[in-house]
Amino acid sequence: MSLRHAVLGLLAERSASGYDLMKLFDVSLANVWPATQSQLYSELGKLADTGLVDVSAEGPRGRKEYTITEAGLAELRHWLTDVQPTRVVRSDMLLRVFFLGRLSPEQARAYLHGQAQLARKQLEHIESIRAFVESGSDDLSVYGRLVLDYGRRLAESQREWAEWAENQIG
Amino acid sequence: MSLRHAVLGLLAERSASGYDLMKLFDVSLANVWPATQSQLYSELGKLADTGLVDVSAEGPRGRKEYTITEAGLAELRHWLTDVQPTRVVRSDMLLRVFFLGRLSPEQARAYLHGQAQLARKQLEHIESIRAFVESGSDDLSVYGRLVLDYGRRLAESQREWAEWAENQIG
DNA sequence: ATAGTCATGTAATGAGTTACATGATTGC
DNA sequence: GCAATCATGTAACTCATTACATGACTAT
Repeated sequence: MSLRHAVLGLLAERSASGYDLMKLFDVSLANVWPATQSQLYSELGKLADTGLVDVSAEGPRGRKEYTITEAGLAELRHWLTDVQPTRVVRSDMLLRVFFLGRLSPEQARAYLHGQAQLARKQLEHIESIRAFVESGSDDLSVYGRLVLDYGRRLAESQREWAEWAENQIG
Repeated sequence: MSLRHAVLGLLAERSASGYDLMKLFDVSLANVWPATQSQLYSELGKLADTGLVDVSAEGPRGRKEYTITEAGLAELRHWLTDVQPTRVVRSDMLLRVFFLGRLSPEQARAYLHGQAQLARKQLEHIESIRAFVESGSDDLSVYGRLVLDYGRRLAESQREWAEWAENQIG
């Protein structure tokens, strides 16, 4: 049920339409909590039904601007402070590792080599957007940079692991 | 569609019933690909329908032992070598970080402090099962240890990050 | 005019969770 | 006899993905 809170979190910064939120998602939350357009719209509908957001304005082309309500803010705060994060790590990359014994050692090494390379690419990418996001002093940017740094560290240790693991096979 | 391959991967080691697989899951794959009992049973049904596994024996209490077929092995190998892992990282722990600006600095620091502590607990836990899994020379154990080491590194960099991030707030 | 962007929605399907239901067999 | 474990399944629901459908406005 985290999409709901992702939406509330963004609307807490500023009011927005579904369309606006979609674009915001793509440049911020998408890396930690992907969502599709249809999910967003239906979630907004549900949030409005339960009174956590209001339609605060209607614009051209049927545009609806949503604003978070007091109840919505309370729910967001509750989620932030009282609800324990549930770390469900689902990784088909690691799942494959369990079964590398089905392949030849060369193939297994190739797989891990590929993962190391992917991690390097990921690192490059993160470094490249880093400069881009260096400015921005609003909350979302400030804390977004913490998240970005998590990503950097993750990619780095993934690279190290894959390189190490490749050498473990033989 | 990875649950399917998780099941195929386990059945490639040895034939087993749904019940057996469930227990195997809990001690091996559960950390990278959790699954519930009902998911497992229905997946086994679908796999049997599509001929990727066979019911090779029936035992007491309606027990059905499943065995992977040639087609199943081919599908597993195909998935291992030709299908790119899709890294969908969904983390409500990181999602919360984006919105820490909604809280007081003290609360935000407390959140990150809690995450650091959790990572330490996780590390301890991993170290404790490490000794336990040190033996075992079958493929699943050998490669399972690679996965375990990934978990160790992950927990470690998570701890470092959380400690760092805590100090970034102020 | 027409291409591009703004803007919202529905339908179908698959994946995952929780809870319930049922009963056989084994070991003490 | 009884508790524990073995063993399979169904139902209801939520969450997520993909594809489709529709149309208004804006800038050139």
